[in-house]
Amino acid sequence: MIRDEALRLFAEHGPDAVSVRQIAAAAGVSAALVVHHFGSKEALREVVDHHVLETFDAMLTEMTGEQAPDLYDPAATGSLVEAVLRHLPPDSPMPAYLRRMLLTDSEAGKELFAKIFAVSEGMLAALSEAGMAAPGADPAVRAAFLMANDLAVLLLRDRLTEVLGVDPLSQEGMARWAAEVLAVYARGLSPSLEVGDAS
Amino acid sequence: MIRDEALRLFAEHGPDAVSVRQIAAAAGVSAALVVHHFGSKEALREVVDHHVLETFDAMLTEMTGEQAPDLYDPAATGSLVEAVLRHLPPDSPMPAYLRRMLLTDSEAGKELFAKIFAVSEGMLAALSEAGMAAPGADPAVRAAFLMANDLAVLLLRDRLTEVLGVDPLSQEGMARWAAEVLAVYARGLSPSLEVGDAS
DNA sequence: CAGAATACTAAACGAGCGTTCAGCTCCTGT
DNA sequence: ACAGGAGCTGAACGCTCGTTTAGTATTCTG
Repeated sequence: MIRDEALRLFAEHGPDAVSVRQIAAAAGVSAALVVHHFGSKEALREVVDHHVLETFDAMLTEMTGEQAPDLYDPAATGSLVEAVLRHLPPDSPMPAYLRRMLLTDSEAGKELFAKIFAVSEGMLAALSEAGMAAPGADPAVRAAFLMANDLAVLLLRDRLTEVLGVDPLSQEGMARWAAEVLAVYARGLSPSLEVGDAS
Repeated sequence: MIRDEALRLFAEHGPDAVSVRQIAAAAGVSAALVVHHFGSKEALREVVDHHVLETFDAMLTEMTGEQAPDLYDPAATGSLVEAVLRHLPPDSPMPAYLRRMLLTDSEAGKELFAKIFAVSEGMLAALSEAGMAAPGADPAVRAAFLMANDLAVLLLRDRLTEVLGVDPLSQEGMARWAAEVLAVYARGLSPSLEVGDAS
């Protein structure tokens, strides 16, 4: 499928660094056919964007059950990134493509981010209602903070792999990362179990 | 200066999206001179990378005094991003360029990230020695987590501005953001001041 | 003041880009 | 059987890119 090869190449190199001829070669067709089918390279990019967004939406609705407040589970940390990755084959181009969408100033990226933010807000609200977390003085910012922390692992994956010596999105990496995140979310950075003065 | 115009344009649009002719026009010279001066566009990019890295290093060494453990200060949060931004004019292209360096797979970006990670590790160690934080079960990962949280605001700045309605790197945005971050770092997400069971 | 280096430019080159075009299969409906 | 359209292609077009070249001012040096 032309679209899937485009998705793969776009995810790996970025749309601007991939030529129509490369996509055509990867899909085993001519460059002219790619354009004939989608109208233009830009239109193909929009089709891929839309496809990724749809797939993500499907995963999200499928996960809203499983994603329910088991925040303090060792397996499911309330990390959306972790949950999404578990639903994808290890060689899927989706994470890299989603990463690009989040970092690029496109309409689709904006939509994706807003969606994730809504999930984050919903999770915090549910957690709060269950008495497992406080919404904080500024719930929107707290939800954004939790979301940003979660996404950071995806955005900085390669860099973190370099300095930690382990891919934070691998099995082992996620376990180590989640342990620290949960510890901080449970007790903060405090050295003791007692919370000292905070004024 | 040609280099400064290149820095500005690279930061705004990314090196690949900026042509030598654009840089030349912005600097008020011919395209040929740009190449003659730096050898090639790629070499110019390396000069800019090096310049940014040097500037960042200078800021870092200047800040290591001021950056000392005043983590729980309302002004200086232990946020490196915040501290760097305070040392820069509001229209500086540096933050955007640093953001690109962190997100791109270049040697300079790798170096930059390693440097920031070292600072983060150092800060956590200092905080720990001062009894203000625990190094956690996995100090490297904890330092990486704190760093990632900090950087996320820079990486997702535009997106967060969209959903929050306020630039998280503006005066007001930083205050709101820092308040929540400090609250979580101090007490975790717990709804009460008492830490419940955590097993 | 001569002469060489330096700063700089306009013009052109070759390559790669997205896209267009004319035409070639090859399946389908009548 | 055979028109007709869909699927598909190689070649070409116009454009922009980074870079090269040949040459002109300008400035430094003896």
